[in-house]
Amino acid sequence: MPELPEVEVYRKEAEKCKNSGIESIIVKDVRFVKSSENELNKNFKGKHFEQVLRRGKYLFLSAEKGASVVLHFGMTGDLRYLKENEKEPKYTQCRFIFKNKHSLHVISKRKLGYIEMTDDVEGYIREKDLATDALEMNRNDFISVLKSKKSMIKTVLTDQSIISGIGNEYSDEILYQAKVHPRERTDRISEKEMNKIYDLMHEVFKTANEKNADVSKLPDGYLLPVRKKGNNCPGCRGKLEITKISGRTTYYCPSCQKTPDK
DNA sequence: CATAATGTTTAAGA
DNA sequence: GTCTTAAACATTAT
Repeated sequence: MPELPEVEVYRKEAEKCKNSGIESIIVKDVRFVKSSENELNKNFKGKHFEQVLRRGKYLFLSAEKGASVVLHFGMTGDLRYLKENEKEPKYTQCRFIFKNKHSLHVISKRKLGYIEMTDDVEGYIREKDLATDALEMNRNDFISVLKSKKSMIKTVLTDQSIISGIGNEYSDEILYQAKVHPRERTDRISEKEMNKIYDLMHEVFKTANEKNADVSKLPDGYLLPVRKKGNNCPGCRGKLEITKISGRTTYYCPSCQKTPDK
């Protein structure tokens, strides 16, 4: 699930543990947690997280003057701040226990994400080549970066080194709303359409954030609530098409989203 | 049982 | 250097 709106929900969850003393850290699966349990305890025990930052699909929890925890969620991830009496979720991979006996559970079913540490969040972001967050990017930068590319629009939107936060599902939604075919090459998209995509990127994420990333609560006319095999376009009621773009399953409406001619 | 699934990285070829 | 495709990672759900 984790794309920008889901990670934004995790950010809010992490905010709850801010300023509470860290008592200990338990690593459940060393393949998911790249830093050792010892190392984590050495760096964070006795401290507290004073800043939580989301950048695209990444989350950074920073302790007072020192190290930060990096959370990346992969395809299946979750973050929950639970009370002492609440039972541990099934796929908790790492657990931060606080003085108030609450725990922050980093959950991952498929373990495609990871937890690690960094002393320098800005440097980490540079190393990972993480672009500006989709909600932070200004219009001019967006337009000029699209103009500098020639690949399919969906591929560009989901490239985290170009814009960060957009994943497979939300790129489908943004392009569906903008009525642009996901396979359209960026060098064939007019500036007017680029502006429309920019506006919808904000609109869609703003709406999804208001609904706390609950896809079923998105307004009528959205693609994501019906993004399933055999369903129809909420607009024209025609059948949705499914295809693969950069190896990712893509849903679109062949009649509402203009087909690029080959 | 085979297949696909929200993400990223890496390799290889055009 | 740019772009595309495929495969790999680990595990669950259908």
